[in-house]
This record gives sequence, C-alpha cells and structure tokens, in this order.
Amino acid sequence: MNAANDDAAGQEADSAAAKPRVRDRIFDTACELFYRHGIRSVGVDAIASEAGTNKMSFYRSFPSKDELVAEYLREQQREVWEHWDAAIAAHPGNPRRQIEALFEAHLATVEDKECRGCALGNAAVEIADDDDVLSELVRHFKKEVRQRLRKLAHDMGARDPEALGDQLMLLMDGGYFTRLAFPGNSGPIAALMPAVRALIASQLPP
Amino acid sequence: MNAANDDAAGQEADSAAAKPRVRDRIFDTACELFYRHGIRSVGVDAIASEAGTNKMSFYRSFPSKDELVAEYLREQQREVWEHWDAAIAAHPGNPRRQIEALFEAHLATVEDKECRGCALGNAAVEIADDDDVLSELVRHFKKEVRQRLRKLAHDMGARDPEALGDQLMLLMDGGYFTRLAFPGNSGPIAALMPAVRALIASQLPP
DNA sequence: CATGTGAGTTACCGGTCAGTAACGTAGTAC
DNA sequence: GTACTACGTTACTGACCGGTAACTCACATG
Repeated sequence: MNAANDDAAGQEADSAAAKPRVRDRIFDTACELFYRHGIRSVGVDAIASEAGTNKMSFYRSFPSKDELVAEYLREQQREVWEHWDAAIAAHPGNPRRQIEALFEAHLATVEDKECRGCALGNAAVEIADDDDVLSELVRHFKKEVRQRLRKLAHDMGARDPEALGDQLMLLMDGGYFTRLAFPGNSGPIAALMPAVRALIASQLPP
Repeated sequence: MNAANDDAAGQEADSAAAKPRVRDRIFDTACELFYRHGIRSVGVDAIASEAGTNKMSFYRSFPSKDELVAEYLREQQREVWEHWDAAIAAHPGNPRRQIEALFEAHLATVEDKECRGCALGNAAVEIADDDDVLSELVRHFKKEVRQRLRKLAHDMGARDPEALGDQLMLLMDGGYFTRLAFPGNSGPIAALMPAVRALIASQLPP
C-alpha cells in the first residue's frame, strides 16, 4: 500500500532522516489511483490533490503524465517479479512445486478484495494502439511471463514445456481477466488450482 | 468527408431491404471504432465524421454517448451468442464435441488479425467503477458465459461440472486477454486446444 | 402547393484535462 | 545575510469533449 520511505542509509549530512518527499507521495498515490480506476480516468489534478499537493508540484517531479504512467507500469512489473521470485524461492530445486506455489500466490492476489486484475494487461486494454512506448512495455512484460512459465515447465520435465507454459499463462491471465466481473473469490478463479494440477499431470513424463 | 450512399438495392416496395439510415451507419461505425480503439478514446465527433455525418445527426439518433455504448455492448453480446450457438449447433447431442467446437471457434476468432480481445471484458477494464449500467451489463454477460460452460460440462458428464466449466472459462478469457499483447496466433493461445482437451480428459468419468 | 421529416451545417456552452508562468515562502547550507 | 532548494498557490492557455440551439435543404407524401 504505502511506500516505505525509510531510506535510513542517508548519510549525506548529520541526520538527514527520511524526507517525505513530494515525488514519492505523488508516485504512490498515482499507482494506487491508476490501478483502482484505470489510467485514462485519473487526471494529474486528482493525483496531486489526493497526494496532498497540487499540479505544479506534480510537474516539478514528473515531465509529463505519460512519463508517470510508464514509471507506474515499470513499478507494477517490479512488484510482480518480486512476488513471483518469492513464491519460487520457497521451493528450490522443485520446479513442479514452484509452479503450484506460484499459482497459489496468484490465487491469493486475485481473491483479494482490492484486486483489479493485472495492471499491465489492463493498461494494454486502455492504451489500445496509440502510445508505442507503453504498449511496448506491456508486450515485453507479457513476453517475459511467458518465457518464465515455459522455463518452469521445462525444468519440471514436461513433455511439451512450451505448450504447458502457454497453457499456464492462459489460466493466469484468465484469472486476472475474469476477476473484473466477479467480486472476491466468487468467480471461476475458484477452479484455478485443480486446473493447474490437471494440466501439469497431463504433461508429466510417463 | 464524403458518404458512401450506394444503396443500389433500395427497393422498399416488395422486399424490405435495409435502408442506409444514418443511425445505422453511425452505429456500425461506432461499434468498429469502440472495439478497435476502446470506448473512452473514441469521441462522438470522431464517430460521426467517420460515419460521413456530423455530431448533430448523431444526437438525433442517440440520446447520449453512454446510451450508444450500452447498445454497442448489447450488440457485441448478441454476436457472441450467435457464434456460440452456431458452434454448438454443429454437434447436437454431443456436448463434449460441442465444447471442443466452441473453443475451436474461439481460437479462430482470437487468431484473427483484427481481434482485439473480448469487447465486453475490455469494457469492464475501461469503465472501471463508475458507470453502473455498463458494468452490470458486463457482469451479467460474464455470468451467463460461466453458466453455459458449466452446463456443457454437466451435459458432458464431467465429474465436477462446476469446476470444469470454470476452468474452461479461465482458458477462454485468458485467450482474449493475452491476445492484446501478442499479435495474431503468436501468443500462448496456440496452446489452447491441448489445454481444453486435457482439462476435459481429467474430468471424464472413470 | 403545403407540410412533415430526415439530414447537413455552423456556432456555441460548460466542463475537463494536460501543461505552463509567475510568484511566494520556509528551511537550510555556506 | 545570502543564496539555493523544495514546495505551495493562483491563474492561465489550448485543446478536446459531450451536448445543444438554430438554421437550412432535399424530398416524399397528401
């Protein structure tokens, strides 16, 4: 939720403790608003005022809204990989279990009542065609998701690791996408884990 | 610019041929633009001028943009069920084959180079929270998709029809969602049919 | 011919939104 | 004290966007 602003390692002066910099407040607020309401429906005025400042301070910290959006997407990406790596790290040397843990974490994320789907994927819907920088960002992200899933499937010893990785990606993005129409855990996401296990089982070596 | 008004078959006497009414031109244009570029990024001026008319004629045919959007979503819904029923009808009395045919049709749709994902689902991303009428429309649609898939799974004799229906829905929506980041058939959608068959197989009675 | 209707045209209103200019102020470092 | 940094404030521009008013014309029907 809120950013940890305690960069206690600041030793530039005597006790230059953590400053609640305006830029950080703006950025955190923007991330939350963009995710909750979508990128296009959140204006810079709304961001600034929600962050307890105003538009001028916004433009002192960010060159444009587009730049902020790009940074927002990069941040979301970073957080995804953070969670991803954490889930993976719990089961070193056991790729099959890693996949399950990954999807258990995904399930928990999607079932959260604050979840509004995949920030990057939603951005792809909103951006549509125009902005090339942003959509390239999304494409790159999705490509890496695919690669990582395929690698896990390969490490697991799947008979067709590319196919299994892709199938898992369909489930994952399906979870995000259906989430938008079903509150909490009331949607098809409830059937995620059995699907994951069934697809894994169908790809185990004989 | 200039309107293409070549209604050569205009014969209102005997056969009730379609009149090239302005309203229809506007609606068709709006549907295409909304789907291609998203709802929020298409203004009524753009719709009208692309339809060869102007804003005033637009507002003579539609009370508001929101009303047009709602009609657009209803139309998309109608088309989905049309394709759905056509796929199902090809294999009467064989629900398992019906599911496969349904997903084969879905695959063809998603692989089309003009495909921009699920119009209803994309609308849910764009609308976010505000408009209650539109998001209710989307929720109702998604609920019916879920019901129909569960019914097919039930008719097929699946051991856990609710679970299988939901799993299939995750695959379907995953296909739509990943499509936005991968052109044509280059994405994970390529692994759709094996996934469908594997999930079906895992639910066949023993 | 009169009348009604569908439709094109121009001009406008009020609001929002991204982005900028100019100025003020508190603190801090030298 | 001076100068610099970080931030707040007000006011503005220009574009766009949803929606409306008022006028005009073509045409079909009686």
